[in-house]
Amino acid sequence: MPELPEVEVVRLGLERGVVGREISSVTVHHDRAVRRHLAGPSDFAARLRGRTVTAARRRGKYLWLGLDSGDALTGHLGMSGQLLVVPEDKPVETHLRVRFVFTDGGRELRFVDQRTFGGLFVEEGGAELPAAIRHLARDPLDPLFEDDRFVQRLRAKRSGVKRALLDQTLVSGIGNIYADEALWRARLHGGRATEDLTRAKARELLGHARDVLSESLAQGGTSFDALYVSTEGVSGLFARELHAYGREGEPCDRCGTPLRREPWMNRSSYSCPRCQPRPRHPR
DNA sequence: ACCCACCCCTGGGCGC
DNA sequence: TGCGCCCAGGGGTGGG
Repeated sequence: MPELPEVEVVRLGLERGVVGREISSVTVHHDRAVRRHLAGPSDFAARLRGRTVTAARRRGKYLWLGLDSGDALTGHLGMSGQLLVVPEDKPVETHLRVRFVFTDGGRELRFVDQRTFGGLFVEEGGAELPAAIRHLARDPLDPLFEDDRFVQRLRAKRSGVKRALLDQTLVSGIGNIYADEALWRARLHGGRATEDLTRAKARELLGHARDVLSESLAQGGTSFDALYVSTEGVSGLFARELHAYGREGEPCDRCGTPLRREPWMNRSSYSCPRCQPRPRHPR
């Protein structure tokens, strides 16, 4: 569920909560949480012990902490991951996966993840940009994101518009919620063919995606339940400002037509039947 | 090079 | 009350 705004809220919390601090010990409670670290959990912990966190960075939905060793502690929250900065005497969470203690004796960092789709790993020399996420495009809130290149690559695809928005190598940070919201704002059905969009329409869609991401970030992100929270355990407020996602049967905020839900790639898409007519041959 | 199906996982909600 | 099914879904991987 965490998409760009939710991950950025977590990054800001890490910047305030752990940058500049030295890690004294790391305990892995669930091996699956250290998934892409080939050398295993004990090596993972050893590479972090004694290291000072120098930066908290993000690209799309990936986060990483730069370390004074030049390595990067990289992670993805998956569906249900949380990075919490909490007092060390706080009772342990049911789904605690990894625990980071600091030499200053202050609040500790906990990776909590119910569904275990998330994971952490240490990449040697990855502090600037981990190689494992170099294939990701920049996200629409990145000052170096190239709008023209996005428009060009989108229109060169032979795919559906929603598929394209979720393609993290084209534009990163957008998931199912914000894709549906951007499409609603652009009055486009997600099954529209990418190559049929005009340059102007593609540019407009990108603008809506950027708007919805930054508006959500300003509200602390979208939370439907306790599964997405900031490092302080606080839920975001943007769910009440969604126009499409999760609103099947409710009236469209533009035209009043009841919104529909369509099965799509083993999940759901929400849209307005009137503002976002289905194309003859959906992609 | 690109596209897509498959698989990983848990718990809340709901029907019977 | 309890069981079993469905749903939430991002991304890596491998096949076409």
